[in-house]
Amino acid sequence: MNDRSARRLAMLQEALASGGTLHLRDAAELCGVSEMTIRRDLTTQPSAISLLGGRLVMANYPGVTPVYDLTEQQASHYHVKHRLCQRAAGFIEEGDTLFIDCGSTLIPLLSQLSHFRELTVVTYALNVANSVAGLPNVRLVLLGGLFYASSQSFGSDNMEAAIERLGINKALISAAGVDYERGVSCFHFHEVAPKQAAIATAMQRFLVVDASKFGVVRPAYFATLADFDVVVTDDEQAPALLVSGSTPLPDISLA
Amino acid sequence: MNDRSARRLAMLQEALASGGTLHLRDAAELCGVSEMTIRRDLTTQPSAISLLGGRLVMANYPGVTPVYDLTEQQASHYHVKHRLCQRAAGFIEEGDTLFIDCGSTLIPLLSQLSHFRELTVVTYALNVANSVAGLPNVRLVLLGGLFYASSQSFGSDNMEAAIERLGINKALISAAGVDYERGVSCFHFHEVAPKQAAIATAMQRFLVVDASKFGVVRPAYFATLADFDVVVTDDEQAPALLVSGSTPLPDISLA
DNA sequence: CACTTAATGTTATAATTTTAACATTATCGC
DNA sequence: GCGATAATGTTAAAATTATAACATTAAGTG
Repeated sequence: MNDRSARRLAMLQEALASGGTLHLRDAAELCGVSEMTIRRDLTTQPSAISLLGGRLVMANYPGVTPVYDLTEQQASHYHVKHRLCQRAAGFIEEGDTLFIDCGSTLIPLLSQLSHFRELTVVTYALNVANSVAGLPNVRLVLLGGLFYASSQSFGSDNMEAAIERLGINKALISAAGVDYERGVSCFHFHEVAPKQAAIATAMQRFLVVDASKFGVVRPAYFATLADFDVVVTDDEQAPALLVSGSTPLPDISLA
Repeated sequence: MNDRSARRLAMLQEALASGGTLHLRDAAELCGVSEMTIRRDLTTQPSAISLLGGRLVMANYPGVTPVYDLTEQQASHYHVKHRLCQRAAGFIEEGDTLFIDCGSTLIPLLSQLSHFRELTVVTYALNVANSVAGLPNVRLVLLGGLFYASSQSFGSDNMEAAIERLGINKALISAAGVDYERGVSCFHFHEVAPKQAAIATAMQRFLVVDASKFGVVRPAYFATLADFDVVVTDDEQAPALLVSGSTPLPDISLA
């Protein structure tokens, strides 16, 4: 509501931009006002900074996500994807070159990569890259291009070629929809090329999808179920339904 | 030190992966142990999670940076780079296609990009991409490749070609060393190609360096001072020293 | 310049978090 | 199964942070 208040906030935002935390005490001294004023600056108006136990922290990168409290329920919702990824991780071997698809499904997998001595991760997703960038045992290859915020991923016209150069061992693919007759689909068309290229070059292909994706159809088809070697899922009905087909169908790994 | 402890940490890391915070109380319930145990999990071993005023937060993306406390001094140290970037931002115009170099110098610039209606940012640095990925008015092009953690940037053998395709308007380049006789240098050799390509294709070239970089020589030379149109710096002696040469030299923009 | 209002500072109190010491329960090897 | 050790739980005291109410200072207006 105040000109000076806004300037103080900008000042603090600078200080925090590199990702540390600033004690309320120091923030007050830095701005030359009392702690109470900083407190009010932070509560009066919406800002990218939150106060957590006396320390100022930047509401999470990149700039938008506010620091909110997860409830126990919300947190436990990750268990499904976590279980899925635990199962998927069982297929990973020392020294593998993995293609990791975009989306939120495979994110839990990445925290399990630190147990290996040496791996290579190939991805076209920013969130995947971020989750892996800190691991010293993982060689990260990010396929760049134009950024699509909705899927946190990149797209470019030569991504197919780039992927085919890479000697990918195992492709871990996620999807927004899996239909037994029509095939596997996702939301965005720019995801089709990298997914297909990865499926084409990888030696083993894994489709990782939770139960909610079955019977769902999304705008962009990119594969049939027969393109995969293994489907990792928590849908107990999936195995029964899959048997019906006559073409060579993937194994089901139930998490 | 403990198998279960590690599993709990992984579990919590999952829950926090999307960027919220989790109250110690909820974390304890989620894991089915007491708050004290979670406390110990977090203090006994190094982890990406820190406890801030009773709430668990992910130590900042990407993965490595621990949540540390900035002192007042450290925080005010950002003012130098902030001033530099404020000056540099003055050269940016609506609709520009900017090449943003890797390193920490240009990061403060990115928070000033939200004032424009429409911009394109080209970069080969993960931290730059992260800072820009949330801005709805910025089109982001990330040049991918193999990730180099030390500089948070990517390198690949066809980066030159990729850059030259892009129609970059203004190149904002940072450096680790600037020597009046020997030229401009950085630490890592993989940075040379993208920097040179950007300098070659851009219509305007800006070198953004604080005073501490002058007179310093680093392993990899990538340009001479004459390659730049403008040098943005806070070194008051820079202008005087630059006049000495006879070749066409850049303007100095003093912040 | 007095008056009004907004902004900031101060203080005391309430709520919460942290720490430390000790009690209890599990785990492992023999 | 028993003893030793590690892991976890419980409790109370100490430290810190949050809140609210009121005092003070600064800014804006007729």
